Amino acid sequence: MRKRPYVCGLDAALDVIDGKWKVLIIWALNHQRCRFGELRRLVPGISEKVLVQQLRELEADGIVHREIYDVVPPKVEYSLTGLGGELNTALGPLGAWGKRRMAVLEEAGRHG
Amino acid sequence: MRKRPYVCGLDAALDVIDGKWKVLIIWALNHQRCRFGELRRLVPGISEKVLVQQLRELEADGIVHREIYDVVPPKVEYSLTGLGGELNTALGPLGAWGKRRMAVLEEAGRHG
DNA sequence: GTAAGTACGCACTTTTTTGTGCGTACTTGC
DNA sequence: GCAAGTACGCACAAAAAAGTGCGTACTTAC
Repeated sequence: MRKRPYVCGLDAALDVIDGKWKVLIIWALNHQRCRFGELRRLVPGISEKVLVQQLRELEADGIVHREIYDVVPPKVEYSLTGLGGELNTALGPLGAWGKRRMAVLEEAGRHG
Repeated sequence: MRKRPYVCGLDAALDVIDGKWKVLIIWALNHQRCRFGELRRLVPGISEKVLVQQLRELEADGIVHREIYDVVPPKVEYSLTGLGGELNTALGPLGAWGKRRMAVLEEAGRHG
């Protein structure tokens, strides 16, 4: 979407992940579909502007589904698509690697 | 190193990956240990400043090993550490996911 | 009637990241 | 003697990303 053509699959994957908060958003949506306001509370520290922005990008990339209910006050629900779920799964090993690294860092921190 | 504390393992992993060229560097080093100049040629488009910078960060994070030979002209060789190799492996599923996405995009491009 | 919540949009600033162009001290090849 | 290669360092510029503050049109709660 932003930097095509990609040189490899990893490149293509990292492009949709790119953004300070995207993995947190994906992670939150993997647990539950939710509304804009809920999501903002689930991702503490994010600004509304950036949340909208990153949701739009994730939607354009087919990771997130946006459902609008024509009611007042407005209601919109976000959820992961199938592709989004697969992405989340593909991130698993990376998360496990990072967890081991965190443990190592913590050990080093205790002795340093 | 840069944004600790991490909220989860994925956060910790993405932090060491963070940088426009880091995965390309890791990928190149996974195939062969190489010198600075070689690496620059293997990663076309990167500036020398940024290559040095990202190598230093990867070294500080324990992903890359830097070996200096005290000869003239200077010779330095970069290679992946064990941790770096594991990281590369952990990136596998993500790369596979991205590859599928690329195929889908290409299909869509042909019809759009 | 006033504040708060709904899901954003828009203009602007700040921060972060990346790129550009130059210099080093030395050797080899022409 | 002059260019090119070695592996960088440094000052600065450009670009990209994120954050800030304010406004919308409407409703419910107090």
